[in-house]
Amino acid sequence: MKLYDTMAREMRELTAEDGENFRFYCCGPTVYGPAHIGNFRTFVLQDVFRRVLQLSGQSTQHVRNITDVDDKTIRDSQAAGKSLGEFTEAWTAKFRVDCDALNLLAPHDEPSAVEHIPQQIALIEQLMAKGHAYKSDDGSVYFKVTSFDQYGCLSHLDQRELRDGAGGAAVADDEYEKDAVADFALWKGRKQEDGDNFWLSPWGEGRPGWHLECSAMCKEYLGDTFDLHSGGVDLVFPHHENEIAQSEAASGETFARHWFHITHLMVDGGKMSKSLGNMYTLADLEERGFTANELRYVLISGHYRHPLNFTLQSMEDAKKALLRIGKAGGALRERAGGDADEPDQQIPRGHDFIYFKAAFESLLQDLNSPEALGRIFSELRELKADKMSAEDAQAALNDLEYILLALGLSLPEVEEDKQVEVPEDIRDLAEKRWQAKQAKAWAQSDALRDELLGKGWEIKDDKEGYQLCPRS
RNA sequence: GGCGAGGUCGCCAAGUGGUAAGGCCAUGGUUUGCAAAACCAUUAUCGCGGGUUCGAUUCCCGCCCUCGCCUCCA
Repeated sequence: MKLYDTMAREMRELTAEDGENFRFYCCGPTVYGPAHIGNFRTFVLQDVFRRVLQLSGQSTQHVRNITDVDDKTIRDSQAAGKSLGEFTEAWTAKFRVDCDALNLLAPHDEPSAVEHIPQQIALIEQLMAKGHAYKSDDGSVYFKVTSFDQYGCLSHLDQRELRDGAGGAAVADDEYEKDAVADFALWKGRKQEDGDNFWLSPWGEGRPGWHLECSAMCKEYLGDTFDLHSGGVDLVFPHHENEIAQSEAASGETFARHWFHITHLMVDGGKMSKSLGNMYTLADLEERGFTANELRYVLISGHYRHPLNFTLQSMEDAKKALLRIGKAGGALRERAGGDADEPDQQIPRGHDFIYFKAAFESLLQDLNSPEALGRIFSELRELKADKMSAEDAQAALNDLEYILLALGLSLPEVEEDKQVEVPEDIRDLAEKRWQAKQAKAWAQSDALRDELLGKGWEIKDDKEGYQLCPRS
């Protein structure tokens, strides 16, 4: 599988350092509220990445952390009148529910930051010992950026600019004392507003800095060097830059061998933000009658390195597109005769595609999910289910299920599977209309159909009978 | 100001040095008592101006516009 590497700025073939297991780390959510669809774009793409890697024959170890101690979690837990743990556990649970709905494979390890404070302290001690960190008067510990020559190698920012501090404005807000503006906190000395949220360290009471948790947990679960590190583009700087500095300065080894960054989701052509009221969560979309599967389709309908413009219209489009795949799959299933096996949601290690091979190849080439979708539709149209042998139809159906498994999409329920509650009076009207139709009393039949439509129910006839469904 | 992404059919969105996937919508057709559904078909010369080339949407230069990041936002 080939994937663009942010550090090298070019496409790279992915390899497992140990030749067996591809080990990778994804920066997880900060659990202080519900994750929004922008967060999920990143997690969904990482999930597709893992699925494709596994289907290509590679075994994986996927680590994704939970950030449950930082400024925001502390601030909001206090505002909610809850302990930090109580607060973050609730949001972590909610996050997992959303992940399940979105069909995200659970990471092999999902470490929490507060449960790895000792590891973080140990890392700081190493950095202190090597002269990469210093303690300030207020009990905080900072990383000395000038002590690490490669600082800035990931984000390719101009060295001088980094040392001077780019914006300038943010400097004034910093309440901690440090030598240089670019230096960042490894440990934050205890402050009044932190309340009960402090831990003991060799430098006094306080709490770990944000960047540090990932470095410490990467080391704990994946060692000094691992195969790939991933997150949203906004993490390139400073978060990932700082992780590299901390980890490599401490270990002297290459930190991550490959960097995979997912570009932001836009909403209605602009940044998603609370103030603009265009920040959607999965729950928001479900309230509007959309499913997580549809959201997943939308999130993979654009290439991960391009901004993707989310609109509610795109959710509508996704619903229709998915339905089409479902119907085409249904036709294959019918031709194959009888029910196919339930698709196994375990991702097998390796799969040979006969059908939909082109689509899978799009995924192997820099995770081109939109092209893969295009190729699925093209192939679906070329396959004439009614002209295939039952055997071929079965094989095509089988591979269709595998390519959807790679994308993590579920075949949508086709109409007849849906159990819709139909009120008595509607049922009666529909029955009367059917009788009229059978009697070829077209005028009466059509009038009844219009009446039903007026009451919000649509009738769809087929050869044997009719179906009632709520008007969409 | 620095770094980066992007401007492709009404909307969304791929791709390529040799005249542009796919989805939604629209239109026409087959089918249907009429619809619905399904199926088939049709719809773009790729922001603007130069350059390189036999040939550029794809490479180079300039310009315009949009968007993101620039110290704790996926």
